[in-house]
Amino acid sequence: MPRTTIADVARVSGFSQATVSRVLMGQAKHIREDTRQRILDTVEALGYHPSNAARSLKSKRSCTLGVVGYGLEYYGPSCTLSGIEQEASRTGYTILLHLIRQPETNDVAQLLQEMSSRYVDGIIWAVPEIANNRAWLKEKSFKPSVPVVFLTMETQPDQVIVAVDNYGGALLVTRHLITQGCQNIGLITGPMDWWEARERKRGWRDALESVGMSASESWVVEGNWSTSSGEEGLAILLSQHPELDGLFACNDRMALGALKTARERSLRVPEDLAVVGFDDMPDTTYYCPSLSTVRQDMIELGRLAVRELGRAIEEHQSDQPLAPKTVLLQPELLVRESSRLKRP
Amino acid sequence: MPRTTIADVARVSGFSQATVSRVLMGQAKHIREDTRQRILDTVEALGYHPSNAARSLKSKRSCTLGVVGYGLEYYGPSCTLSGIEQEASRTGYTILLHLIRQPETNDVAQLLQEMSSRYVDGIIWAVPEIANNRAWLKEKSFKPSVPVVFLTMETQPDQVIVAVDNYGGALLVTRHLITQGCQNIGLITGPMDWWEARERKRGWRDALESVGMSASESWVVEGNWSTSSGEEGLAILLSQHPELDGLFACNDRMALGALKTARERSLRVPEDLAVVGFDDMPDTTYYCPSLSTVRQDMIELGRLAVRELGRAIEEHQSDQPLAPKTVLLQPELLVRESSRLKRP
DNA sequence: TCGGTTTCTGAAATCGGTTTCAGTATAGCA
DNA sequence: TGCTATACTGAAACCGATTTCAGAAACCGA
Repeated sequence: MPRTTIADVARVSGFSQATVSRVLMGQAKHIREDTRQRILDTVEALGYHPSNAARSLKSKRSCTLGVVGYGLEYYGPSCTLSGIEQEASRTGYTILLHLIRQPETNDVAQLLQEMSSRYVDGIIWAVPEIANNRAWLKEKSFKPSVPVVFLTMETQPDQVIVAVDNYGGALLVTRHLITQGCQNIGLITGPMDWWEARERKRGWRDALESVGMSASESWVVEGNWSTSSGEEGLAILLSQHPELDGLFACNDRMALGALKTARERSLRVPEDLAVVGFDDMPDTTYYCPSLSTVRQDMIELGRLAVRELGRAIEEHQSDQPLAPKTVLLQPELLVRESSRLKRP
Repeated sequence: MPRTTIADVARVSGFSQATVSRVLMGQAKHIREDTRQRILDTVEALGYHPSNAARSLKSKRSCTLGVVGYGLEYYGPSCTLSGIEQEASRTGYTILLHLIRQPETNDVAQLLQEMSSRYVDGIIWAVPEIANNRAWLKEKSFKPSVPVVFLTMETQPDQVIVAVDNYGGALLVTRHLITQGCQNIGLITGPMDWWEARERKRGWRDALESVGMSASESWVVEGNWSTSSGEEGLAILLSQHPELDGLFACNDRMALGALKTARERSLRVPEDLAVVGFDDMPDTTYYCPSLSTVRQDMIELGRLAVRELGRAIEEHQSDQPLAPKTVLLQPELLVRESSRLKRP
């Protein structure tokens, strides 16, 4: 059974395809009201809905956003995607999803091609910036035909970027630990080839140095975001600095690992060692003790990205050049048992 | 700058559009090898890649799968989506993603319409079965034009369904608790309008009754999957049955909440109370104590769904009727500290 | 050499919309 | 009443592919 087409609507309603199309396109300048009604009624009666393929073929628009994602098994990226979809569907876009398994895809060209062959109106690049997996950005061959918004990447002079202020978050954490009276504050970072990890480390260092405290490398252990690396990280720090009394673990999972090490060594948290994480994963209030952390609104991050992309698409369609921009989302410190030493 | 079309390739290579198309479609029956090469070279040289819109317009296929998802902020659904995308892209499909905010959408018709207007080749319905949010399945108006695979739903005589064997998993848990010597085994369920929750409860009851133990309602508290409902759930159970010595919390989050209540009441886990969860969320080994649970391979679940859908699509395209089928994925019990009473 | 296959290729129709351009009806005005 | 401006509407071209149908070339046995 063939689908109902605009031609059917035209025939049944007694008007031409052109008129039907004009009614459906909304911006109907010269359509008499009763004509409009008759056509809408016919559309309703026939249960007609237009073919997107035909529509984008002619109009070169598809009301589709391409999303390139990574690490969906983790909490942050899932929330971001959820936010992206939310805002996209609110504004009439549908999501074409492509996940990559390794952050350093070299098939960027092919990916962009695939997306452009489907006439996506814009692309959101939601892959963390790791090592030089953005090398292709500098290549002259990188000229996507549609606007691209990057998530979570270092400011670039000619790109649209939306990210959480990791540096600011780390400042909050470290200053908080200082305020609580910690004298010797260690750091378990993420992998240093991650931009986010470097930002958080920078925040830790700057906060310490700005009050004249030491931020030397012997107080730093590089983890890999995993719980076990947090567990081992704290062990290493303690062996180097038994006097450690404050710890900033750069994500909640590593903080959870550190809590385990502390428990095994009978270190009281927060009395002997105050611990703060980063991310505000679900249920961190139920850890023992409940975990202080930094909340980043990843859903809002996704929404923001779509909003920026929408703006860029409109500009693109009116042939304006892409206006580069970096939007930083401010995170929020959540103080819980694991770092509360003073009464407020 | 207009995109390069098949006409360009034809002109440059000196052959006709038809020939170029045949070469690109692969199943080129009657093409001389040197012709094929010349055309492929031209394609390469021009950087041509076909327009999906035009292609699907004519062929009524899009190499796109529609995915309707829910609750992406949670671990299970994210993994499933990841698995779906993995298998889809491996087999040449792209994902059109649509998330819904409430499981009981009544816009099913509109959703299907939207998907069909984009010529998806098949649909994966990855929304949990809650209350009667499948009522539309029985309506005569539900006749999608493409195959649909449902995730996580009760067996239906005329649908393709892929799900985890929740009943079997619950059997594993409860038998394990019995084997460990627990005499009084309580249950914190998920919301009873969830199919998965009912299945897990059924497993608990059957396991107990099959060995002649009591499975009355006074040993059951209905939670809502949240950590706090697990926390309160255990408190209620203990007030009714201080002799409680075994607990099956129907997901890991509620188990985590229960661990907190146990801690606050100085109940030793597992000595005084053995606890088992369900889901195998990340880092449950780091809870105190580490949590016994049931692992369900949600990534594989997603992959399976795509494979089944692929099969259904092929059958659909050769005009065969949809062969109903239910695939159950077997979960696996993971015994950790929270329920280990005997030495193995 | 000739008729009949078989192999290869191209012209043109088609998919289902949007948009241009031109034509007709109506209104407005002198 | 006549003439122009404006409001509607329709015929047809177009988007970029696939596919049918038929024609040309090459090959074959008689």
